[in-house]
Amino acid sequence: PPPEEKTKAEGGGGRASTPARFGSGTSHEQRNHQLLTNPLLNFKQPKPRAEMVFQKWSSSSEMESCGGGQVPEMPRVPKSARGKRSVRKKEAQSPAQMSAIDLLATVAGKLFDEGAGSLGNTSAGAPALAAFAKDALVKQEQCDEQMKLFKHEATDQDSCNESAILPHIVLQRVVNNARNEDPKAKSEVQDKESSMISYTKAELGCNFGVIADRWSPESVESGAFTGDAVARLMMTAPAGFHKNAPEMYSLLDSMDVDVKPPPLVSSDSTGEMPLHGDKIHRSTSLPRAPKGVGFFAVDRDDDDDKSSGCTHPSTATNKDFTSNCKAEYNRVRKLLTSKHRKVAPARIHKSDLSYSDVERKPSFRYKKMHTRQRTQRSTFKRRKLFDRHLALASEFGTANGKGNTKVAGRNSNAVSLEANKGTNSMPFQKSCGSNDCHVKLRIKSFNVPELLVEIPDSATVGSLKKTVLEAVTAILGGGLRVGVLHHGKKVRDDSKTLIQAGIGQDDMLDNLGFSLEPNCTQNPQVQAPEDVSFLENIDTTEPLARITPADSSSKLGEVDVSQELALTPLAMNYQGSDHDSVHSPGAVSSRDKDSRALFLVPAADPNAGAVVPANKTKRSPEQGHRRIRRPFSVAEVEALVLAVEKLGTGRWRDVKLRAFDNAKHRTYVDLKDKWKTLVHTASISPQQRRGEPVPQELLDRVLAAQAYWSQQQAKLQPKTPSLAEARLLTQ
DNA sequence: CTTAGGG
DNA sequence: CCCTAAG
Repeated sequence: PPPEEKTKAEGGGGRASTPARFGSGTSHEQRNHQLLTNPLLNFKQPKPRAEMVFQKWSSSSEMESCGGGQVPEMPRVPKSARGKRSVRKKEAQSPAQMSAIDLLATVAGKLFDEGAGSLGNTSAGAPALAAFAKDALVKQEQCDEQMKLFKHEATDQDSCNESAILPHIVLQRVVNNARNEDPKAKSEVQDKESSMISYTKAELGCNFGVIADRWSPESVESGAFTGDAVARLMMTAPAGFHKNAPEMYSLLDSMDVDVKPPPLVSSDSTGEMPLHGDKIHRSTSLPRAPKGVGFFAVDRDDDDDKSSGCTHPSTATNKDFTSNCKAEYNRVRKLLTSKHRKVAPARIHKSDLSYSDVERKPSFRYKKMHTRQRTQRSTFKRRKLFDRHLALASEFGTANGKGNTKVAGRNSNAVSLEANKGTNSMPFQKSCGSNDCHVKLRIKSFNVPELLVEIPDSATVGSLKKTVLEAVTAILGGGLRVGVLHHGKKVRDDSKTLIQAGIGQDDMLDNLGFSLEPNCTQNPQVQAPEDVSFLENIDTTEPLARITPADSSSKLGEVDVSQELALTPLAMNYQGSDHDSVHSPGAVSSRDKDSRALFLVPAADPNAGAVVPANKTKRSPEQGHRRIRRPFSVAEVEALVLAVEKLGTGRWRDVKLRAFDNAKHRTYVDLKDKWKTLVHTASISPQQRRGEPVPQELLDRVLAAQAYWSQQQAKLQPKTPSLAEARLLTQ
């Protein structure tokens, strides 16, 4: 458990580069000394001393053996990684988040449907779309069903043809799903969809490479998720594939078709939720990261969607579909094209031209951030946006009482990937223009890793929504990553080309899959005990496990019903099984550099706001919506206290990294603020305190730490010697 | 981007 | 939590 060292190093030369940290002897030493002498550490913490020593030791050893020297530290990214890590996060997370949103939308939609709809329990396997759409997701079975669906989806070749990439847009109709099943249907669909398809082709063009590039093995492996578990999932998927293809569609369609589209989902089509946009801002790729290069900001322009959308009427049921499909296409296109951009920024795809202006600005912004390598900013911003969206979403809702419904949604994480082969219904298309062969892929939807929601029947729909939102948000907070599975195996080598990986071959569709993985950066098992403040995982585990929206809901005035939401991020499930990823050298390293390739960000595009008249939403999409309130849990407080005891009160970023690295929704500013409130709380009478009571013990520690570090700070600060200080004081 | 504080 | 000035 080398926390200190690490942090210190980070603080010191960390920013610059790895080497620097070792070099900076002075501050380093000082730090250690400080630590050693830190009473708080010594007294309150059992091992502080040892730890510190160890740290020192480790640092030296580290120099000697850069490799596995300090096993304990391994879990954490090397100090040097700071920059790296940030980069990684930016890259990786973004995509993840995007999916997360989508997922959220999807899940929410499902939940809503369920909630609003009948609790019907149509068989999971029911092929009928309509049927599925309505009942599909009710009850605990939901999880299982989803799993099934996803599995199928993942493996479904046929379905792939038409798939949409994002969940929210799940709406896309499956054009070819029928292909194998019903010739008529197929043809019919095709006709309807043909225009769309063509559009797709044109727009998407051939750029699969980009995606592949970003979705590297690392992402798969690095995540807690990665691992065999995923692979297994994927593998299993194929089995039912053909048979169940319809299910997928039904699922998808349900959203579209549903008269009352789930708010979240509908938002897409309606434009209430600007999450997905027609416009995607693509930032230029990172300087050197082939993998995580793509950042996307998506602006959704409802107007655009409507007007531009897919030309063909599609089915009567689909208004949404049209708009959605467009959005999807655009998105895809963007993603795909991003590669080009990366290679040759100057070059702009025909399709991209329209967006060029919009896109570019954002790009710069992101670029800058990337350069910085600090993860937080972008994350936060994104998060903010997401939250906002979520919040909006949560607003819909009518009161509904149902029996105590327990909804468990789970998805295997597997994402179906679809490729289009030209107009044919071929899922996979490989178009070799001149030099490059491009593969067109379409991801129908991403499912939410796992979502467990428990809510009293007395709760209102609004509360349900809120709950779901919270749950999803929690997941989002952890971040998501995308993994690529080929033939049921995780593709770990990001550097491999699609061709090398065998992706893009004829079999591709069958065997290509994407998975969403909770972004559990830190693997507890690997982490050093010290460093493993539970908080690191807290976000993914604990919070998810139990979220009590009461607070937020009450604030919003939605419902005060006691709601409990239980989320179990896949991470938890997979962490255990996914050892290999963790242990494998590649995996370890990958963790830092893991690429989360795709990442869509609801762009904070001014235009978006104006252009995107949230149809239904009363409120105009103001840019910055207040983030949802997430009261600190006792566990979080404890982690915070622990971290502050060690790091002091002036290094919030380090505190963040140390104890809340996995809690994407906790910024260092949040932590600082929380500390502030904690100090205040500790100084007031228990009767005056509100919210979840914080153990007095913790509060005491807060005061102690505060006092200690204040003093420490005072010591260091005084440029003006004690004399001056004294003078000031006296005066 | 981080810190530090006020709101 | 938000917003911002400073660094």
